Amino acid sequence: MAEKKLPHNHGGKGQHALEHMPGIEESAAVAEMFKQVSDGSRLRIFLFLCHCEECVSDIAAAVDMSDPAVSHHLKLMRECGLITSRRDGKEVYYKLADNRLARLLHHACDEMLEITCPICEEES
Amino acid sequence: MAEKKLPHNHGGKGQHALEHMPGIEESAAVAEMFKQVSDGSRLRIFLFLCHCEECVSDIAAAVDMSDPAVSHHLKLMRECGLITSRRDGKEVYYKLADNRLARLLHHACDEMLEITCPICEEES
DNA sequence: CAAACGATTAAACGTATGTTTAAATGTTTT
DNA sequence: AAAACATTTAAACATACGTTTAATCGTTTG
Repeated sequence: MAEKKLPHNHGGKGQHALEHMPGIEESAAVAEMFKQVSDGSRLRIFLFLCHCEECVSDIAAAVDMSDPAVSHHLKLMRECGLITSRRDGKEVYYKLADNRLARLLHHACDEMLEITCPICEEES
Repeated sequence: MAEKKLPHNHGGKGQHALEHMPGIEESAAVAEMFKQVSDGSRLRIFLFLCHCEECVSDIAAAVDMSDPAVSHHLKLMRECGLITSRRDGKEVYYKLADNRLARLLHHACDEMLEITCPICEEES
């Protein structure tokens, strides 16, 4: 494997870091997951579903959005394995998927909510 | 505070979950942070800077992008406190910021990279 | 089997985003 | 001070994204 070399050579860890970089597809896959919670509306839907299983109407009411908009976001999150759906009569119920990915993202969101909270604005 | 009520009442945890939902601005702030790593290119820059302090030319070479494109992404990440910059002569060096936010995101990326790795595709 | 209800789809729209190219800024060297 | 180098900015462009509206699809109820 022909490894790339950095144009400038300061004595730092750059070259070493370069050799341990994840591939482009790998990075894109991770970025795709973060993209799911990179929109305020979708994040709120996700957080809501972290703590209950609910039908589309109730989700829409909870986050104060139109049913089609919510349905659209639910589809995206379901397609990438973050949530699951189940039909019961007329209603379709959504909830967090039972896998590492969903749990990790849930945990990351919770921690991020603590940090970005305006009250605890002192860094570090 | 006039709390909202869900239109449908199944016996679940929906109402309780609703009452513990983060506010819209709070969610937007968190989403904004995730947005930083929701693009493949920017994620690779971020991951590179997690392990070294480097100048723009080297970062651009490492992630195989043009200098202006990299500069643009660096600006976004610096503006939200994820990375810091320091000028030394002609070069400007960037590295991960020393705060909880950056550390949390770094950690989340590392875990996500493990999970989304094609080799460990068995869920849960 | 028709009406009512819940959810999804499709098309359209405005806005935001990432990248490119070219020009400009700042810093050092000769 | 001019030339060379490193980075940033600006304008332009194509693409992607989130939302709305209206129409459609499934399921249940009268």
